[in-house]
Amino acid sequence: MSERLWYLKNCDLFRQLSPEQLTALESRCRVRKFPRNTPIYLPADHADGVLLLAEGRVKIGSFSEEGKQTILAFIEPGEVFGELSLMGTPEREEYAEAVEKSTVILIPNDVIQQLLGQCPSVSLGVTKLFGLRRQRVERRLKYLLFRSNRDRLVHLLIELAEQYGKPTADGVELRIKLSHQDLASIIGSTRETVTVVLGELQTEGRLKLGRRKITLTDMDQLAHSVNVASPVLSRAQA
Amino acid sequence: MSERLWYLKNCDLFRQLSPEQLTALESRCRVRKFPRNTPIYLPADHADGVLLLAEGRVKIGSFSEEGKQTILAFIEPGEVFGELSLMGTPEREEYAEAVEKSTVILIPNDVIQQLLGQCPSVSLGVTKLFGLRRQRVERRLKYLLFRSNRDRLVHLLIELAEQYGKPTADGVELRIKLSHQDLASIIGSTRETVTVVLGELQTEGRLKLGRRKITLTDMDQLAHSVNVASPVLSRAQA
DNA sequence: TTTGCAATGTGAAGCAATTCACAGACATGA
DNA sequence: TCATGTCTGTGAATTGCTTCACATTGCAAA
Repeated sequence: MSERLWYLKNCDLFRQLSPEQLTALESRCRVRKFPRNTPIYLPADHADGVLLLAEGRVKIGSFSEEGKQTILAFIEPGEVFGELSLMGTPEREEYAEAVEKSTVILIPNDVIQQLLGQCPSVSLGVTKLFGLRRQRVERRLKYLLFRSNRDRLVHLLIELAEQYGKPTADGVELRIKLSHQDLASIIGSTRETVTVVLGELQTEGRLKLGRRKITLTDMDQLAHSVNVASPVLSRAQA
Repeated sequence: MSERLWYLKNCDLFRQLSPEQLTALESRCRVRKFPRNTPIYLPADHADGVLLLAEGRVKIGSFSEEGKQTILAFIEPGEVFGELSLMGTPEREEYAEAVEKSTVILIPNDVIQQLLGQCPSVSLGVTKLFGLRRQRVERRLKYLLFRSNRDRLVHLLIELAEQYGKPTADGVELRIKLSHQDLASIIGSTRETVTVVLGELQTEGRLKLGRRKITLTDMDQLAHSVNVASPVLSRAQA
């Protein structure tokens, strides 16, 4: 079985497809590899299809005219991105960049469109995907509207802990390398403020800082301070 | 033909349905009327289905813990709302309120779910809907991240002009009654700042203020000041 | 190792926007 | 008609955050 096929099969969206459909799909896809820190697509690029991340990690972001940038999402293996091309928009509105060495499968527009028409399971899957991402953006919007810079940062740390947290002797270590600038770009703040707030949280004993590394030592207190139930670390990796 | 049927038929989502499907759908729906300024559903209400606005106007919003509120969207006749229940979330996350006397058609969860499975056109329509609303939220997020209070207000006015603007001798009159508080709730600001900025814009000769009424006298300049092409008023009503 | 560059830490100054407090205008129902 | 409540206008005080400027630290490539 081709590598490509395997990745397609392992994607939630296509799980329900028949072997024939899968092979047909596979034959129409292209695979590309991207080194670390290289762009996959840029704003105003031609939106030629939907992308499936096979390996690596991708970040989706957006620039303002003044050059400031925000990170909209991180994509993990098995997840789909660039899905706005399904809306019929001819151009991409954000950029995608490989954070790690990544391999990506491109599913051309006509192929996915056809699949959408034929397979209720795929179309249902896409609807769910859109809905989920929309919920996420809406939540983020609310945080931006209502909460202080500090609250937003704490909330982000908790979210990251849910997704990337690994329990250690000291506490929950975030297994994703993010600079203060990155954190700032996510919560819509500045590098300096993030540095300061993180410093405060450290002196308050809520976390420990390393270079591009954060360990949350008091999740309960952090979660409580932003009125969120302390998350149970569901899929903590070894 | 029943009133209900007529409204269903006139909704984009169901345009492609066969007469039988429509009748089947109609038999399972309920109609409710809401006076002005009454809630249709509230956060944490049981999400029993998707709603279709037949007549009137509805606003979708959200509260923070401290009681601040934001307006997420206005719904016009023929549009669907409360569609997050399609995601399987058992509870509503926002509130919906009738701004005008409104009549609403409730499509129960199981009915719409079944339809989604059977009709590709419906499922495609829902996907488009989700995608569209997500784009809108994302744009708003970017504005909130990157632009000043003033820019956001100007941008909002332009958007409102596109949707509700009516050309008059003085300029483009916004045919929707919004208080300064409402505007503030949309752009994520305070009533006072909105009052001030509107005042400034008036002395600059960009618009004229009335009680709950705004007339844009210099659309071009306004659009230019936020780097947006001046919109052509597509569907200006008499 | 050494060197260079990105990431982090810190303080001072400035500013946009919020908060608070109050006054007048208008509108609508009693 | 009056009266009450919502909507609008305005100023002073405060603040949370940004901006700018620079010092320091540590990783990674040469």
